[in-house]
Amino acid sequence: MNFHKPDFHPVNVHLGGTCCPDPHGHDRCSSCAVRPHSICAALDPDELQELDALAQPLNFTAKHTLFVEGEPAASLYNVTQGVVRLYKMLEDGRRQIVGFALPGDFIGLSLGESHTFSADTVSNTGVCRFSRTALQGLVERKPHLLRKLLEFSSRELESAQEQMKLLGRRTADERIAAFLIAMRDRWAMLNGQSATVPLPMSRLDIADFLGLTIETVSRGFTRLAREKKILNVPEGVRLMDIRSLETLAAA
Amino acid sequence: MNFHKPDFHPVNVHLGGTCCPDPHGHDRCSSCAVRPHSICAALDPDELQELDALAQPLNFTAKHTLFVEGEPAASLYNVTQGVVRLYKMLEDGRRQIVGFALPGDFIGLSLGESHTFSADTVSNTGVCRFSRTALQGLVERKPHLLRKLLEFSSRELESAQEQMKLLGRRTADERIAAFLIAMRDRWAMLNGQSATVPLPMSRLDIADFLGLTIETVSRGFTRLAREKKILNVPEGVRLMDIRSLETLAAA
DNA sequence: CGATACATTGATAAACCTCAAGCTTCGTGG
DNA sequence: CCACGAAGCTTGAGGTTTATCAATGTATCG
Repeated sequence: MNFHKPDFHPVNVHLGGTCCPDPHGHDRCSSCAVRPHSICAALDPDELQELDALAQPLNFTAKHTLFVEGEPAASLYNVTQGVVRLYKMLEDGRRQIVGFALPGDFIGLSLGESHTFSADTVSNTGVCRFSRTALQGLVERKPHLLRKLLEFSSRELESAQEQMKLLGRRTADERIAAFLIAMRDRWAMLNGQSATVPLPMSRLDIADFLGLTIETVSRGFTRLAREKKILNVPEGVRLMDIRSLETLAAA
Repeated sequence: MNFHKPDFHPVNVHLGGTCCPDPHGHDRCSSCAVRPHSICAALDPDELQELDALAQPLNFTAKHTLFVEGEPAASLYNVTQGVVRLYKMLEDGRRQIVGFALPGDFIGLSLGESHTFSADTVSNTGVCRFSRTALQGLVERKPHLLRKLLEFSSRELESAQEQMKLLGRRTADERIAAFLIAMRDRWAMLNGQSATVPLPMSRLDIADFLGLTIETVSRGFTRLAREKKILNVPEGVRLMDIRSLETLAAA
């Protein structure tokens, strides 16, 4: 029924990873590389320094669990580097990845009491950790931050609904094409336009994001490569026939 | 490829429906039946009167299009009665329903420039219409409303992610059971606990919500009825074996 | 009472999943 | 430096679920 060994889907264990506090001073936020893409872009300089005091920069190796669905949401995270997968499990081990958090993405902006999904790192990852209550305090004092949070939350909602369309109504090939195009666009926002799309996540991750099996994803990549629409490169994929990929992915 | 005649999925036409302004005075909001369940529960009496001035109560018959994906979002809606389906279309006519809005639900809380999905009434429906700009003005003056909007948006996001899990990883029978349980819970919030679940939407609507075909949904209902887990009643379904339905639907 | 929309049922086909084997890649240690 | 093993990826054969096509049934409304 489509799950590949429960122990591939860590739920309560911290698989790996270490966390080492960043050595820098009180001005880290203002020099943060992902600030323009993150929620922090909404802050003016003095607010940024307030946030700086709350931010705890951390680094994790791959496969480190940040938090698990159902846990009290003590901390929220802003990804500064690497990729984090966000997922929900069914009781029998089936997994649905609900999103990949890239640099600049904020995890847990609902400010809810407990986490509604699990999160762990896909690759080596840098994050800024915030205490939920401290952040709530800041938001209390600066209600205009809520405008920005709502904006981000709405964008997330819109992309979740896009994904519902993909999962409910698209074929396997369409899903893969749509995934590649979407990843290209997201990396383009961060690194600038490029036909080479980094794919740090495994085929299994992609499968669990697209509602497919690893074999179907693999066959899809193979077919796209055979048709010269993509080219497999070390850490990702190069989009060769963007036109036809976009047609496949088309809304 | 799973679509049932494009003309069953109106995109740009207003299929039916009329809108007749409500005759009442300036105090409609405070006596609104769905206020406790809606965004308006966050308002104190004077704010409520301010909102009252902005609210335009309307009634529509079934199959009336409120707005279409991509249109500028001139108006937002609070459902007071009936059911509205929210959906996205693929170019070739495939449709994915991303949600059903029930009384108390607010449609379009993202405050974005244009609609990211289409909306039309499933049954006779009452709504409160708000001008987006007017509402933005109110929110500007009362930033604490943003807290409530964010709360609602986060809840929507969580349920969208739940639906992603359903669409990506559940079998047809599990989807149907989960749908019935979820609808029971939503009606329970409004009308109180009951094993009889109103289903004003068609089988096709349910299919397009669950990522299935109408035939698969129909067979699912028939099987559940044969196994005495549900009983088909005029405008909906009666849940007979809630235990086993919940097991089927289980996370 | 007929027409129309909606729902059910059946037969068949296709897409995708499952199971199983082989292949790559990469890191480790002899 | 090469051999080995582990993890991840690909490929193949066959099975299951769900979609598709088609026909029939049922309710509603003029």
